[in-house]
Amino acid sequence: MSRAVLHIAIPSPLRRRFDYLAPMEPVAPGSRVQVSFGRRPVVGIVLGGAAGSDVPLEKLRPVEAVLDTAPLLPPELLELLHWASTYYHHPIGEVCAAALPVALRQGQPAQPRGLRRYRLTPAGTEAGTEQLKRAPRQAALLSRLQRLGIAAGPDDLAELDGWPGAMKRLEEKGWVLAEETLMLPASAATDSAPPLGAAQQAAVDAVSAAFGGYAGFLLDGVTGSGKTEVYLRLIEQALAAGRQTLVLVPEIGLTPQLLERFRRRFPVPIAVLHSGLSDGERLNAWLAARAGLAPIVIGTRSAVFTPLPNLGLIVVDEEHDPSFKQQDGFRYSARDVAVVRAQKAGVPIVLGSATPALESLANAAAGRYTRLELPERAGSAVHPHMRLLDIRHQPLDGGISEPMVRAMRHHLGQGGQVLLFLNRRGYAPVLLCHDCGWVATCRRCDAHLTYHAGQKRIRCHHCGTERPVPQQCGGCGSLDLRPIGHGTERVEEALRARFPDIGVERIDRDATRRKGSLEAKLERVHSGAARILIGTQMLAKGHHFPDVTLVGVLDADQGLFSADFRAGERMAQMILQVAGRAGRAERPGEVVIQTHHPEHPLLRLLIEDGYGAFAAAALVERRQAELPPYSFLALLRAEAPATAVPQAFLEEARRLAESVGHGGVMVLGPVPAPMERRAGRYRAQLLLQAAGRTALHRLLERWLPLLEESKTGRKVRWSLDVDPGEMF
DNA sequence: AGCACGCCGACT
DNA sequence: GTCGGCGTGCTC
Repeated sequence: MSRAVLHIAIPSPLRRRFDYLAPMEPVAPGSRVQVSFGRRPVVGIVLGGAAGSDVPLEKLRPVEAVLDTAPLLPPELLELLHWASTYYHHPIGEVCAAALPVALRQGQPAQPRGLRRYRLTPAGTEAGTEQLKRAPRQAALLSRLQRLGIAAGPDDLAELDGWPGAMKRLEEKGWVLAEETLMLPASAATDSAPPLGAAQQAAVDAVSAAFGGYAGFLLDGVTGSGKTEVYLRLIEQALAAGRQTLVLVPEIGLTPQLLERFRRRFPVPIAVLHSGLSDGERLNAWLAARAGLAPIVIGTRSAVFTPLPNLGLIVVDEEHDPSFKQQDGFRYSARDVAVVRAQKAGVPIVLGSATPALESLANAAAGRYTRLELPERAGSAVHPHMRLLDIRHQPLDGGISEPMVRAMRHHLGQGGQVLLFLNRRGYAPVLLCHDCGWVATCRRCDAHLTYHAGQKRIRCHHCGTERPVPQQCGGCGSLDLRPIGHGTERVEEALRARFPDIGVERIDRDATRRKGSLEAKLERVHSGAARILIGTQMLAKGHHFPDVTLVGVLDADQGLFSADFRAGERMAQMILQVAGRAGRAERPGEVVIQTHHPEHPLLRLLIEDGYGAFAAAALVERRQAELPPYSFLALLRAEAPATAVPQAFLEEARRLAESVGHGGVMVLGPVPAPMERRAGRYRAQLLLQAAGRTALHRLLERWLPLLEESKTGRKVRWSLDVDPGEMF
């Protein structure tokens, strides 16, 4: 059969594929082609071929160049992308683009770029840092190279200030050899596998027995229960079978510590894919994965679309983490796509978490996943003791109550460290005029400006606008402007005043903006130079503080009464995640949670009976409210510079939904988004709620083409979010 | 989304 | 007289 026409995915928001005249030579699906689209050149992906087209032949334009001799995307990945495009009702062209590294999206050749790597010479391996007393950068670099034990690339050294200069010096000393290489480095593995506990062994056995076919597992274990060791054992087995493992981690979860643990364990190339890479680094890692040269591929959200010819196992760590859901453009859930990928590839998938998503717990309860529990902390331990602290009527100094201060003094007195958690950056969330009540607000958002004392600026945390702190009230000219409420900066100030003899470190996005400052802060905590930590959710991920014996949650109330039905679940996960940062086996920690609602039933359940009891009760509430996982949602969002336009579009969308017939699907709204104005745009949304997935998707299928034709639709920016994560 | 076409206001 | 404002339409 002749293939006169090629179906091509074009990177554009149009929910269609486009047909082009095929060149003489055969082109396999998954190859990139250069074509003209409208008046501009674009790179498209060949989806397939046909003898003819629905479009009149005279309208077809030719493929101008074939960019790949072998298909870039293998058939099984194309099928996954097609599934994702259908499920999320997102244009196939944008879905395909999301699967490619930028370099390939731009049409560059699918060939690795030489990367400079640095290897220690025998002299360099022997050299000691004492010879470099007056060259701290060289010393730091040398010890880093010695610790890594592999040819190091720029991504391994990024956090060392001024490393290129220091490297030049080390090369001149004959301690380092630079080399161009196309291969990912393999480390010399030095760690051996520690013995497994009974529960770990059972988990490993259960998954191993499923190798070679699809099976879903929910690995549920508290922090420190040894989930990572279970992953490592399973990866070891996949390696032995010559199969690749895909490991997905949350955005902040991909820490150098985690990577080093993998590298110390496995003497194989590891392809790392995360947002911090340069285009060239990403290209190389992606190509190595695709060529089967990287037996382990570890990455964040978009790594779920990496081609893996020998895939044998998928691991999703911290599967409940919201960062697996993309929040703009192609709004997919990498965890959910990973499950579908495992099904299609016929391999087991392990979803790990100390605080599983309610969806995953429901899936396990329904028998879709096998639940594996790691009940205790590895090496015998007691859970940290948690209690609620009623702060009604309590004076607060810098957001900290007297009983909290007493608890801190007690733990500090025993030689412990203290970690305080407050999910609010800045000095104070509101700047208020004491004389007339005026508050500093953002001109582009319905939001207060947060006062940042350090930089002497006020900032909008929603659009990034900032300006100097006003000296006078914008309403009455009074000079009596007062910060209201508490952010981490203000808590830090209060702590320094209260505990003048004890080192305090603040860890949040503001305090760690400079490269290397996070590492420096962590070092001061680990060395004991600082014994009180105050921080935002940055603290909750990845890092462990063995000497912390008291964790204080300063404000548990934010999550209790949010417009978002997932806020409570998030708060519970956050509290446990922070709690898990503390203590070690022989020194269990204490967790003290300040709240104005000590009687709140879900909060009490969490504290007294643990996450399992909390989740069970939260699931009952979800069922009663007919919310996920007991219903299926899709959210149509619209925004425009004027408030009436999105509303009008969504009203029309609602009428269209009614006209196509929405049997079994409730259409709720339109309503303004919880923060209607953001970055100068007015936002509104229409919610679809269905008891079954099929009814929802049947409606979406017939509804979206109508929305695309809508005239008002072109005056707004609209997008559809299937299985929305956050409701705003 | 881009990108062009097209038809009305204040500028050298 | 023109530069440019963004409404409207189209992309195989």
